[in-house]
Amino acid sequence: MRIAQLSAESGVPIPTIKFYLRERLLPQGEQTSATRAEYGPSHLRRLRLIRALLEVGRLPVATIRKITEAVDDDETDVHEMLGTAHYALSPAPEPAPDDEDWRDARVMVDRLVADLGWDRVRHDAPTRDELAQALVTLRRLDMPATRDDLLLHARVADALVKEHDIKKIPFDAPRDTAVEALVICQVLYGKAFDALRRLAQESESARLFDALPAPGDAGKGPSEAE
Amino acid sequence: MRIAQLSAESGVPIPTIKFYLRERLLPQGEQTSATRAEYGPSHLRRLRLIRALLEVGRLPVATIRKITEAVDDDETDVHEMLGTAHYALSPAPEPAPDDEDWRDARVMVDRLVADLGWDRVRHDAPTRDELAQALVTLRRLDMPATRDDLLLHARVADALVKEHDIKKIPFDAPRDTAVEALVICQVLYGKAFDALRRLAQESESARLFDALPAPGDAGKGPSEAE
DNA sequence: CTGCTTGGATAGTGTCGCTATCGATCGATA
DNA sequence: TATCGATCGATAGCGACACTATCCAAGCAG
Repeated sequence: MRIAQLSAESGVPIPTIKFYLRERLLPQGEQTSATRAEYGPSHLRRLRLIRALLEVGRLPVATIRKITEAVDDDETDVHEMLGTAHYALSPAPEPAPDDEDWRDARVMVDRLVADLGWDRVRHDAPTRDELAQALVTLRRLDMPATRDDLLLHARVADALVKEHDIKKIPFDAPRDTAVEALVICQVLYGKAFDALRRLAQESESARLFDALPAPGDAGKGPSEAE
Repeated sequence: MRIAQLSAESGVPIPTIKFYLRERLLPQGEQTSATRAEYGPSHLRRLRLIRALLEVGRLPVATIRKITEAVDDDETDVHEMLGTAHYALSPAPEPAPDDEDWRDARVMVDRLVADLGWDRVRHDAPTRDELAQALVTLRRLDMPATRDDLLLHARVADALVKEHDIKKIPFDAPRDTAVEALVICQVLYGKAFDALRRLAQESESARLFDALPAPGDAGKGPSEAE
């Protein structure tokens, strides 16, 4: 397959494909001459993955490169590759650990991780800081997350991973298949869950709001005549 | 409070605060003279909200403006304001409904929403399209979401909203308090959940991977037997 | 031979979230 | 009163990022 066909089948413009090649998101095709290269189905597949992570996942190109580099490098063993993928998915918040609120939040996170038995999570995983950042922010907004709030969310996340993600990830498959599935689970199901939560919240909040005793009664009441 | 103090207490540089004022994210302070304006605690609060949505939520300024405009406009009733907030939180995927996969996905989404009894969700809610986009993308990556996958996620989202979000949102509070709580629940707990899911996945996938037949045997992969 | 495509390289574009600078105006202080 | 510095408002610039446009030499196909 030549670049024109790759572009046609993926819907990605040729200049953009060239850009991905330059950025090493997409491996080079097999050169058949100085001005020809042949691309295969794996390129098409990779291209679709890139677009999914960019458009749906909104991941920066640099993040995608970290993942694809680990996948394309045969030196990296599968275990390490999965770790790289996990860490690349953390948006890496700017480090500001010199703050008391921050350290408190980290302690809370570490305790939670330990209590849930997530003992394979490295202590320096950036994801911990990411969660801590969310907790600090909630505090500053006067809506601190209680331990129960956190536990509820954590148990739900744990259940979702065990009942869904783990079943979708083929650990015994070729390296690229496994890591792709992992990333897809994280990013696409993450987005899907986000959307579902918004839908549920829209439905519930509308229902609850309608059930309120009419506020003020001065004419602005909810849902009288609309 | 003058702008310098607002800056000091929030940690946001003065030029950035001016930028937010220009962009109407932050309401003007009370002008006391041509070159003086007085800011109150509500400004500090708003500023913290803006930073939370920008830094943690990664929301674009335009989205935040939609929300703050609805909050600051007294003409908007609370019901409408909550709706505005919900819809603003959808990243608004580019419209491409002229595709068969797309329509199939929308049908699947609509059926799901109906089956779960989320009957207050408007039929033209952008969130539906957002979810549909994720489904289309999963299909194209050869990992189509089954109806059971979707149901699992949806029920979990529903539970989380009913057991958590709804309890955190004070529907009878002043307009700004209510919408802030709603947005914070969506965005910050959304991020927190994301992080928790990654933590759970890291722990689980490491555990499962270790449990595989030793990969050392013959070169590159666990899983000799196939 | 001709015309089109390709690969490779370089430079430009549009968007976004700030950031820098300027001039006029005022308030507080010397 | 004179002066210094903070503030407002406006305009322009910056840096990152994801492309996009253009050019050129080298092929290959009719």
